[in-house]
Amino acid sequence: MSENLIGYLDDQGNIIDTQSAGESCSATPIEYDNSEKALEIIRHSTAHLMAQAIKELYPDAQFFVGPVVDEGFYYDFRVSEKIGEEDLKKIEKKMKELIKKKYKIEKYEISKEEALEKFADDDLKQAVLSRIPDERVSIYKQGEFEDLCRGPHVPALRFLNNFKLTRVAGAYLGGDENAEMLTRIYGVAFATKEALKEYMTMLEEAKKRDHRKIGTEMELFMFNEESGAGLPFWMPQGAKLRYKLEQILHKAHLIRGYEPVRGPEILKADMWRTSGHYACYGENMYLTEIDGQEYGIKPMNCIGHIQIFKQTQKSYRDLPLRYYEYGVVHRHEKSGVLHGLLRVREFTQDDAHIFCTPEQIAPEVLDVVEFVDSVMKLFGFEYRMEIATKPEKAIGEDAVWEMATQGLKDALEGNNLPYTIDEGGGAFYGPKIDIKITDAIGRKWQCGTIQVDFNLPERFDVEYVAEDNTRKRPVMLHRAILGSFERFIGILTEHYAGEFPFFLAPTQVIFVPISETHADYAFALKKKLRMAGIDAEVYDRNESLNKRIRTAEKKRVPYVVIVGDEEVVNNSVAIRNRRTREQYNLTQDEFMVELTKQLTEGTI
RNA sequence: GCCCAUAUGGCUCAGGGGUAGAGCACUUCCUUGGUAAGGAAGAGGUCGUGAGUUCAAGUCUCACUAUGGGCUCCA
Repeated sequence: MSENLIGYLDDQGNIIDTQSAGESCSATPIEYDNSEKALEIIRHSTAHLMAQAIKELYPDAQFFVGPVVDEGFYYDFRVSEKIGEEDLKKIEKKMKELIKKKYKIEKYEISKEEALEKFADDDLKQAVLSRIPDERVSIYKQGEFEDLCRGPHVPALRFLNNFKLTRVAGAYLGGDENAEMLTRIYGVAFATKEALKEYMTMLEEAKKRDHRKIGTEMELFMFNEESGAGLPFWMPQGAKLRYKLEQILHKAHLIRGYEPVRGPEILKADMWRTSGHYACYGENMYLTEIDGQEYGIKPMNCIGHIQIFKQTQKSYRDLPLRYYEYGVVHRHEKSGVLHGLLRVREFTQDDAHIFCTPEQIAPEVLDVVEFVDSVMKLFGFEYRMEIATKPEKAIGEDAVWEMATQGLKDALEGNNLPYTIDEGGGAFYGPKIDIKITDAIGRKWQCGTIQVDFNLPERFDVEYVAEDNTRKRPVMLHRAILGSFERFIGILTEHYAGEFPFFLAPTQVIFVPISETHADYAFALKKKLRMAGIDAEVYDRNESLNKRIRTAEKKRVPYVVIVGDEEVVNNSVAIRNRRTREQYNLTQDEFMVELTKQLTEGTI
């Protein structure tokens, strides 16, 4: 047996640990290294080691489950004492002491009944046992510490040298909001010191890209305690960036045959009763009373668009009819889930509603998917599509849901577009395709969405006149490409680490005149750029040249342009490349051509 | 909403039961410089808010608000 053997991988891809494999095992050996399977074993065992350390430090601790997750492992447990970030070091230290005791990790099996008896006074273990269907269960033992566990585990503690406990959190027992809250500690573990270090460095790097940090540094947006949580303010730099994104997308909508509309911010509550929002979404809505009547601030834009559709009689010739709006919506998100720009209470959706016939669903869905793809490509985002099916709280017939869901699947499958299924994740009025992109530290966020809706047209009695002069019900497609400007800009900020492409950058060019005598030239250039729709500034403050160049560089502006005697004489500019610190000269005309070219890159 | 943590000048942070510090930013003056911090002077906070403990509270306790990491939920 190899020194570094920690388990086996069988034909079905299951991991068998050395405790279970016995003396002779024909399956593929798993060596102690940073491979996915090896890490799974190492992390699981590290979770147990952590539990053992916690048990020694807090003897009254009771353990629930301690699985391996994408980014490491965690263990949920109950203790009478409060455990904070400070205590993690203490636990880590205890873990290291335990490793020195050179315990072997042993496994034995008992029947489920024996287990129920063995853990009779541990209600958490009872809860775990009640979820296990098997007749026999396994117990892993290291030193005095025993835990009910399916494995797999490394053979001995000596394999657990490179770990780090990363955070403490609360977690509901079994993920149920109404259940007791347990303490959860997260950690990571690797086979080598280098891998652990690399991971920690990666986390540091991701922190530097955090949109909240960059947003403050670049003065893009802010929040204000007195005004309320989850209500973003857009500062000039952020507003400029946002405006540019809005303009790019506005053109893209017009090209694709969308028409701009706009509905009111607040509508009578009866509207929300008719739509079903009041019943299904009411707890997330802000309600108020005006002249003795109840009103609701819109959490979605559909109702407004429906009213506009209904205002004039529509023919089948009008379909598909695509209304779009940068719709400001308010949703009462629970305080604990707010997260920078990624999760707020007021946000603006790039929302559209497509009224069409059932036959038009597939081509329209595909058009939207194409739209999404162009936007994601423009910014270089990787994204995933997920079809979300009927949730528990839903309106409408099962058969209709079935038909709509199948429609979405057909549209994607017919065009070989990969997707996954999110069971029960649909909106209350219909199934949807969600577009998910990933932030700097790997968190997945839903951005765009395409939702089929047979329900609202019914509820609001939406009709069009068909070819045969009968009244027919259109289908509504709800869709957003960015999802919301807030979230999308948050993710965009992290994606670019604040170094936005020219067509988005809030300030695109900064001119640094070498001395006062060159200021006029710089201001003339600035005016010229502004006329061309380019945001330019002049840094002519009473500071040294180096200082002003440094300040400009730190602003993450695409172009820092130095102008001095030479440039004034030649009617040229000296452009400084931020990354390489190299410079090159262009004539004013060449410069304008370059900038205009970069501006048009932001076209979809 | 729940669990844990945090909350000090515009920003980033140090301090810590006896009436507040640094760097950057800001203001003024000197300096007019060819590619990442020229020099000097100055202004600015009562330490998130409200109670409590104490002779004395930024410093301890509690509540609230906000923020961060999670749970749950969602664009």
